[in-house]
Amino acid sequence: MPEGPSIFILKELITPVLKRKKIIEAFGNAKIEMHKLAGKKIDDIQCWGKQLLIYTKEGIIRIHLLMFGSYSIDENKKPSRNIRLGLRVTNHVLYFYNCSVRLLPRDANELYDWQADVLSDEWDPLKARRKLKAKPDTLICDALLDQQIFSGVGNIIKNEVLYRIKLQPENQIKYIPPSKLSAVIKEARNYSFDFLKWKKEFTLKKHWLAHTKKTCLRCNLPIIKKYCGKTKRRTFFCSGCQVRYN
DNA sequence: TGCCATGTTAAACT
DNA sequence: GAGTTTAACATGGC
Repeated sequence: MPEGPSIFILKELITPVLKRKKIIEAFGNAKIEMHKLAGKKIDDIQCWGKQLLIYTKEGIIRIHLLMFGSYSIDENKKPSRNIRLGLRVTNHVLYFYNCSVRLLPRDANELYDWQADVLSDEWDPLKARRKLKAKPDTLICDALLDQQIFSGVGNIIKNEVLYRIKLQPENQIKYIPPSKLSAVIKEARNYSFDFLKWKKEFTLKKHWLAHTKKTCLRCNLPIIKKYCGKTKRRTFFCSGCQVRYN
């Protein structure tokens, strides 16, 4: 579920449900001060990478679905699962499950670098490049998962981006030619929008070219599965066409 | 059926 | 104190 584009979809879904509505009741087992939220108006809903941000005068409700988080809008009956956070507004109720919930001070908004969000209008590829250059020894597979550089990019996007641009995941940034580094940055955003489109169509998985695949469609050689980098996440790459420079 | 995973944090180590 | 490893979360898909 939860790479950046999935949270973007979540934001789009709940904005008409919640925006400018008063919270009638906030409940659930999240360790936040629920009573502070009742009666407060929801001013806006945003997402930054994989985080969903619900703005109220009292503070920002920050929800991160982590690996297994889920949500429902206007679920028919009271669910058997534990509700981490429930928000009731006029005519609607929203449930979040198995996620991280925090109530941040309103000025926490200033901590978010919107230019790092690959789906944001404010995305700044030159800034991403500067951040990459500052970490010359980092492997590109780790850098793509760095939310301070590519907020919203997750493991699937990482694998697909590197496959598309034919770059081996274990290249250190300092050995990657400038044009290839530009391609990483460009494709991180570009593929994220493809992910968003396919996720909306429920066709994401069928468009995977490297992630969980066994054979490269370009050169018919085996796709390697390896737990790469400091992040040790599942990495799929073609043993033939994805170039290693160092 | 059992294993594994689209993620992050914090505690427990060295 | 630094960097690294582990545990925790807890569900659905294959």
